[in-house]
Amino acid sequence: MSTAPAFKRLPRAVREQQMLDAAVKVFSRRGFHAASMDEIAEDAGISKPMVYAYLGTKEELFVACLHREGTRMMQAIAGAAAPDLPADERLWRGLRAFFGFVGAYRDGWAVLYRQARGEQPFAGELATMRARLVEVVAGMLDHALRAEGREVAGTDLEVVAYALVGATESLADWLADHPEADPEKTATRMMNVAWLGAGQLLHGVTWRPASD
Amino acid sequence: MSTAPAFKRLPRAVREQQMLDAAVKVFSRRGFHAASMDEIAEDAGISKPMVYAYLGTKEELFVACLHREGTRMMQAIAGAAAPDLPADERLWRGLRAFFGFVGAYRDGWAVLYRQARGEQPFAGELATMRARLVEVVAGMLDHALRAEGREVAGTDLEVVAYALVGATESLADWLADHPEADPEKTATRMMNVAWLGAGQLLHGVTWRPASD
DNA sequence: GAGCATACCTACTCGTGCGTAGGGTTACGC
DNA sequence: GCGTAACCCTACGCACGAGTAGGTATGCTC
Repeated sequence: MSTAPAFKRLPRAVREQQMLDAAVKVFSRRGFHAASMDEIAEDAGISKPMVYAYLGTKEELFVACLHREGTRMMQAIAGAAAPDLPADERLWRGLRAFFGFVGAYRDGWAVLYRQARGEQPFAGELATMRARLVEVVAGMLDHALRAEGREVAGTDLEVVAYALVGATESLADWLADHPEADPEKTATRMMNVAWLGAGQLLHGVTWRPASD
Repeated sequence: MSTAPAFKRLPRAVREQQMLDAAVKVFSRRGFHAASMDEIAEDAGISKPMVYAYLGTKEELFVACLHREGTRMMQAIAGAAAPDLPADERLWRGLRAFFGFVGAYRDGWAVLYRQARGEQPFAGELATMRARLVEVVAGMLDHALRAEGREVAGTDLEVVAYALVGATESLADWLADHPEADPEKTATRMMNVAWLGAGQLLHGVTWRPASD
C-alpha cells in the first residue's frame, strides 16, 4: 500500500561510503570499544543489519575505516611530494600535504589514528603505514646526504627518521586539538625542526661524542 | 575447624600494590575495555570484590595505575635532572632517566601510556602530564637561549618543545617494541636530534623564511 | 577470651551491545 | 507484467562482564 517510504533506496557503493563516514565519526568520538554498531548505523541513517551485510563485523568495519583514511592520506602525501624534486622541497611539500590533510579531517583522522595504537588487532596495520613513512623520510635524508658526498649508517638514519615521524605525528595531534591553529604554519615549524636538526646531526655534528 | 587457608592474609597496602601490578599488566596487554576485572583479580591472586573494596571502579582503578606509573616516571626524571645544572646537561640526564625508565618497565609503562591516549576519560590526565614535560623542556631551551642573550617568542618555544617531547615519546614506543635496543644509545640519539635541531632553529637559522 | 575490625570469599543480578533470523518492498531485466 | 535480485526493516538471542549482596574466618586489643 506504500505511503512513500521515508528512506531512499541507494546503491551499495554509496551506502558503504555513508557507513564509513559514520563509522569514522563515531569511532573517533567514542573509541573503538565504546562505539556501538547501533549508533554507527543510526548515524549513517540505516539499520544495523545493513552494516553487517555490507561491511561485516565491528572489527572488519574498523579496519575498513583505517584502510580508507590511510589510503587517502598516503595519496595526499605522495601526490604532493613528487620524487624528482630535491629532497628538502619534497619533505616540505610532504609535510604541507600531511598537515593540510590532518587540518581538514581534524577529529576524523587524527583520533582514528590515536585509536588504532591502543588496540592490538589494529596496531599492526598502523605500524605498517608508519614504517612506510619512516622509509620514505629516511630515503629523503639519505638522498640529500649522498648528494653532498656523505654517508650514514642505515640504522642511525632509520632512528632519526623515526624520531622525525614521531615529532610530526605529535604536532598533528596538537593541531587536531587546536582548531584555531594554522596547518601551514605548523608545517613550517616542523620543517624547521626536521631539516635543520636532522641535517646538522647527519652532517657529522654531534652533541657529545658517544662514549659507548 | 580451619584447614590452614590457601591464602595469606596481607595488610591492605601490600594487596593494593599487588592489585596495581596486576592491573597495569592486564591493562597494557589487553587495553582498557578488553581487560576484565576478573582477570585482573585472578592475576593479583585475589577475588574481585577485594579489588572493588580497595581500588573502586574499573575507571578509578585505571586512574590509580596511571597515577602511580606517572608519578614514578616524573620522579625518575626530576631526580636525574637537577635544576642547577646547565641546560644541555639537564636535558641529557632527563632523557637518560626517561629512556631508562621506559626500558625497565617496557610493556608496563609504554603500553599503559598508549592506552590512555585513546580513551576520553583519561586523555586529560595524560595531557596534563605531557604539558608539564613540555613546560620543563621549553624552560630549558629558554634558559639556554637567554644565557646567550637571545630571546624567542613563547609560542614558538612551546611548539618546538612539543615536537621534541613527541619525538621522544615516539622513540620510547620504538624502544618498548625493540627489547634488544639499548636505552642509553636511544637517549644519545634523541639528545642529538633535540639539542642540535632545536638549538639551530632557535638560534635564528630557518630553513625558509616563513612567507606568511 | 570476648568483641570488633579487617581481610576475604562464593554466587549472584542486570545492563549493554554484538550479531542474526526472518520477512517486506522496490527496481530492473526479459 | 512477472520473476528475481538487491535493498532494507523490526525484532530478537545470547554472551560477557561490571558491580553487589551477604556471609565467613582471622588476628588484634583490652
